[in-house]
Amino acid sequence: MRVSRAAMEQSHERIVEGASRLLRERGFEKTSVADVMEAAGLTHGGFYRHFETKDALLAAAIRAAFTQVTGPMQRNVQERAPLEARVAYHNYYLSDEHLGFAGAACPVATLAGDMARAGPELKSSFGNGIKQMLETVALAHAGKNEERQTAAAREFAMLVGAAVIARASDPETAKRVLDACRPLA
Amino acid sequence: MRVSRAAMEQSHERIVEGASRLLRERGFEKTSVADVMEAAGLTHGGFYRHFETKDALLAAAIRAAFTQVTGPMQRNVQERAPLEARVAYHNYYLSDEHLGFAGAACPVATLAGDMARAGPELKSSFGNGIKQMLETVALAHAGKNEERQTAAAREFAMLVGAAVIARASDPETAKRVLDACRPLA
DNA sequence: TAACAAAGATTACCAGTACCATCTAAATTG
DNA sequence: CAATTTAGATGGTACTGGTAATCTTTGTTA
Repeated sequence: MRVSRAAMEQSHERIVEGASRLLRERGFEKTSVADVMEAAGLTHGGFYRHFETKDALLAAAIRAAFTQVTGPMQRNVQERAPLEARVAYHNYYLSDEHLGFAGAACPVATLAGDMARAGPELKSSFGNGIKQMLETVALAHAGKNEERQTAAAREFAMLVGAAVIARASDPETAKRVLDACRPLA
Repeated sequence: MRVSRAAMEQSHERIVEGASRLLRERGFEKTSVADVMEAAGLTHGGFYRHFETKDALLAAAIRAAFTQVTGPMQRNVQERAPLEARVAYHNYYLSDEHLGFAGAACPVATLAGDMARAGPELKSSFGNGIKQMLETVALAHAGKNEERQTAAAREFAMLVGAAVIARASDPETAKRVLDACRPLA
């Protein structure tokens, strides 16, 4: 049953969108093509009209996840003073709101572990996202270019580490680490 | 073919040891019972004489991984002045030697992502390991108790984040982040 | 409007995996 | 040393997941 070009593009978008959410919620191996298609309201058989392979979908899903996250960050930086913007994303990154909804969270905090074991296509897709992320974070830091980038990398690393540890621990340990990381350096 | 009690205990140890290595190399879902048993020089059928379920093995493997890593850290702290010890594990954590051999690396850097999606048995096992880790790191920090723990948590978070990001990125980005995180705070 | 193209459904295939029943040979134990 | 126990091997079951062939229906286009 063929659908209109517009409907097809909407399907495509729903597939990528759903994949990007499920991927962050369930991780790499637990996200099946069938689940993604069902989430998009389709059956798994039609999948290969949209993507050559599962990895191709995941690469697209990762790109979508990064732009979904860096978009608001860039707006944040444009609308506020640098220090305020920095405080805002710093606190957001460690918040329950961010960590509680893995499906909408930063892909670095939710997927980086899986990426270490992924193939080159996904790794390159993810590497670009990380670069984009580091640049965005650096926008909220002051000083000379190199200093800004170094400070941004250190801060982002701490945020990612705290998020990763918090999501992997019992609530008390999670709170301890998150509280410790909340003050700016 | 029954084996002696001693041989059986050696088998058990080889199974846990191999699981703890494979787990860190391949991650959660890609570590099959059959692979673990083959690595131990056994066939997959015999597995259930040693463990009730795959999760029980993984919990044991996680405990083994944590003690394998915290052991040397504690010795390190006893043999050197606190600041030296801190510099030593800090640099080691970000080194190629550490990051290149996932099978022997810190389980937080290699497995935390998977743990966020794991069942309660594994999560509790992992949570204990993280506590143990944080306490060990705090040994190399100075000041009042609370300050030491806070500083240790921040430092460890940054190390974990840097390691996770490095393992998920292309070499240049990895180097950038690792270099940025190398100086002590 | 007729011919065509193609999105999505249906069904199937094959590989991998956790788990289990059963068999066996050797180690314990009385 | 006979009786019993059991670690490990063999083989099998049930299920899941990626991929592909084929069919159906409908949008597109000449």
